[in-house]
Amino acid sequence: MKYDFLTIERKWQEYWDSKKTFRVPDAETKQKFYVLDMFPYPSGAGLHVGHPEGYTATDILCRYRRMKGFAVLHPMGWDAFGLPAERYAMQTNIHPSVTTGRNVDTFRRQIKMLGLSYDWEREVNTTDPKYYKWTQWIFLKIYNSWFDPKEHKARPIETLEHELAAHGTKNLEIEKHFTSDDWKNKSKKEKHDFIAQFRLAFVAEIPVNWCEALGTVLANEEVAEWTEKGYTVERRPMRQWMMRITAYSDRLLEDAKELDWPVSTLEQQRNWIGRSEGADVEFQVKGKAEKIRVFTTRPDTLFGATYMVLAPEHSLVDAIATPDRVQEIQKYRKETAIKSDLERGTEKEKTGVFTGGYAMNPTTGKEIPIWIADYVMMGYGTGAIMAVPGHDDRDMEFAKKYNLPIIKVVDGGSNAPECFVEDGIGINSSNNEVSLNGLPTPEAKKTIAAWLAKKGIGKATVQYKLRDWLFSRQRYWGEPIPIIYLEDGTMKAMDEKELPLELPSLEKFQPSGTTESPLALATNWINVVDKETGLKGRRETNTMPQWAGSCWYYLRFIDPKNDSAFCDATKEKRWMPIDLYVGGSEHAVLHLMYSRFWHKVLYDLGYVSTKEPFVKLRHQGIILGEDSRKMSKSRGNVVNPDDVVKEYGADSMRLFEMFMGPLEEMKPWNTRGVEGVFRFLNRVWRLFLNEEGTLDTSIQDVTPTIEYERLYHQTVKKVGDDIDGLRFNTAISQMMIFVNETMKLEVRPRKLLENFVLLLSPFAPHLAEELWEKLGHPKSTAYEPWPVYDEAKCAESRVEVVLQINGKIRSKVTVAKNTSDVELERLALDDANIKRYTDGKRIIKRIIIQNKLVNIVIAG
RNA sequence: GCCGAAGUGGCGGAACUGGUAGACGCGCUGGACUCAAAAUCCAGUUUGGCUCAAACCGAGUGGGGGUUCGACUCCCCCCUUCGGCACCA
Repeated sequence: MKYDFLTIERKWQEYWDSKKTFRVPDAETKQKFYVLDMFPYPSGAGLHVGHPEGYTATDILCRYRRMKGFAVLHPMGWDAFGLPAERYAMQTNIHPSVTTGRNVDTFRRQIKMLGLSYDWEREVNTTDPKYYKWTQWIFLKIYNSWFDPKEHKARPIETLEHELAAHGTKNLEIEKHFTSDDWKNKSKKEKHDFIAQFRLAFVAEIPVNWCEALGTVLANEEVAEWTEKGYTVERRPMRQWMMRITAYSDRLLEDAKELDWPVSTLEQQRNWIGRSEGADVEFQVKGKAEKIRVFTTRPDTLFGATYMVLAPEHSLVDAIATPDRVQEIQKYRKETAIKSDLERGTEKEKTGVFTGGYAMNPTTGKEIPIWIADYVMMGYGTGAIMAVPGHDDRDMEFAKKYNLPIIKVVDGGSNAPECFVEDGIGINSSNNEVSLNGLPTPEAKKTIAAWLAKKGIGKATVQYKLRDWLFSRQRYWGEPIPIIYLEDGTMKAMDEKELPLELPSLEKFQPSGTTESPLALATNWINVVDKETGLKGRRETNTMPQWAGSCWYYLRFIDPKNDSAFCDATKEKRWMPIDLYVGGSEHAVLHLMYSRFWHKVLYDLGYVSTKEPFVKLRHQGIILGEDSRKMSKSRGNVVNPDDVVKEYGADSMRLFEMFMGPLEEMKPWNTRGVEGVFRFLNRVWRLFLNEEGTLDTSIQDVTPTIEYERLYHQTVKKVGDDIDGLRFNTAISQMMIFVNETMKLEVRPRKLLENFVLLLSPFAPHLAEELWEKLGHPKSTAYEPWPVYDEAKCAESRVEVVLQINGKIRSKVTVAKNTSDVELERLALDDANIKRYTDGKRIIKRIIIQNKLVNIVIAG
């Protein structure tokens, strides 16, 4: 009988489904193991061959761990909010929930077709109001929290109110302080506005990336993706929701050290956070009250600051500019405003305009000109710099172009380049109060920082590149933000009990025509009256970005049907943290940073028990087309999993994707390779079953030979170890070796072959279940104990020992294992080939490694 | 430019803590079975020399140098590919 994979696979998928084989109860005494796949966005195109790679890998591990006696949590769901469904709705007026539902059905069918062992009772969908109720709930928790710098964690906003009522702003790091009495005398609106600036979710007027064609703003990190697709993105100031992820900069950095993640991903996150140590310094503007604050990583070069540069958008520009310069400044500002950050970056030559104003270098008291230039960014540091052209490449370039003075204040030795940016020895840096001359850079930094602090014009600080997270989108198809703007100018968060705030259904899915989302057109939904105060209010029309739902879905899987909490605390403790998280490296900084941030807020507020959600992370590599190029429709090299499964079966598909090479590597698809593993599965089939489809007579209860038993134990060991190490390719080769050897036998020991079926079952579960049944076992392989190997029986009894002359192999001998050094040496020296080299030569040295080699070093 | 990862047969890839490079699979070559083909099975397959063959000898893990009895593995320099960042003061 032929290996009829279509029938077999359908049969076992139905079996697993109807018996709920992979359902995992929460209360169990077994050790827990939580393995998570990044859940997909269910696009209209269906699954591509890239998806099953990671899913198969985790599936093999999960099936293996179940057999090893673990309680395995392995869920799947849908990250289903997103722009494509909304754009489709604009064209067709079909509600996004309809298309989303269709796409989810396709994805679910395709995933089930691969025999992946998910617990389908835990399926979640981010667009389900029962799910996004809790996304909104977490939003409110974040909104109703502030970051307490003393405790270095998020705390409920009431604690800030209590603090202000008790101590005023005494313990807060802000510019303008007030007392507790001042606080009590403030109006509702004043209090509201003051508190608002401390919330972890807040509204700010900031320059954003507005995309007219999409009708929405984009996060900085999303811009590249859309400009690559040909969309135009411009900078414009807008009121937007932000999340204060910057408060967590150093904790995100610090806690990353404990994570078992790919180094490149950790590195990317580190760069993204971009911590740099330096100092803030204040420069007095000549003849004005204004002071300019700058951040510098090289405060030791302060004596060499010969001019200053403000970002064109800097708020002090108008105050500093002299009347004769105003026109030119306006022109320059206009020019830079239309440039995107990207264009500003690719500009070859630096440009700038003198403001007419001067500042004092605090160390020398000298007047230095203040310029504006777009090589200084408003978004980093203070948006202003002190320019030290002697020791900064950019400042040097600018100074040369505009003939600004250059002073050397760090000695870099005789070979130092014209612009020396490294650490060196301070020179030309002294005044009546402080001298950096002769000091190595690190000491000079400390000395000047102390001086700045004493003078009250600066202090050592730390800056981060990380910016706050732009959290709102002008879209319909996202979670509504549960905030109401009241007519008294205050904002009111909805009560938790009122959640979910569901999306209204729209007649037409059209852009609002303004910068608001299409929700602005749902007048009935938008206008509300506050029950508490009777004030009229208007709902927030922005929705959350797609990242919101995926920030916490791993928690919902733990308790997906809970109506009274996002996740039961006991269950959370049972399953968290995630033991293995597998997904694409394209999420290295976005999803993986945002969800760590949310997790830490939830941790601070006491809702989760671990600091980090994902202890171990791995990325699956990209699967390229057969031509070794990226798969794309236009290249016509896309491989569809449906076709592969139809032709070779899901087991072959799974096996091939794992056999291609290391999980994390990028590798090309190869249809011949699928045929190769398909042949292997056919061999396995024929190993067990004859033409009639009954058990082959060669399988008998016999004692295996020592050699065959050894191979068996080696195979059990290697397959298990390799699954744990996610080295599926080598596990498969070992099984192939085992099968090749077994094929040679005329009589095949039944017990060992039965166990082999179990070894194969995580990889090719359908085939394994079928064979297991034919072998007379009524129960599924899913919870059969994993075969145990005997270490002693893995060891070879005879080993080949290499005989070398000066490190080159000249002969080999096969000896009993653990043959003594003395005996090995004797064998080597007696060996005919070795003798040819040693005859008449002086032996200088003998190196003997037991069970490995003898190396004889001879003179000449 | 900076940061990170990686370079092994015709191809995908193996190789434990420095100890037999090329496991396993694909492809290819030859053979068996067949009227024939497919499927299957057997043998061979890094490369060069000598050879009917074996034995033997030489070269070989991107390139160059080094450490070592011995290097795909460790160190230095360079090249290439991929990924990320991009005036971050």
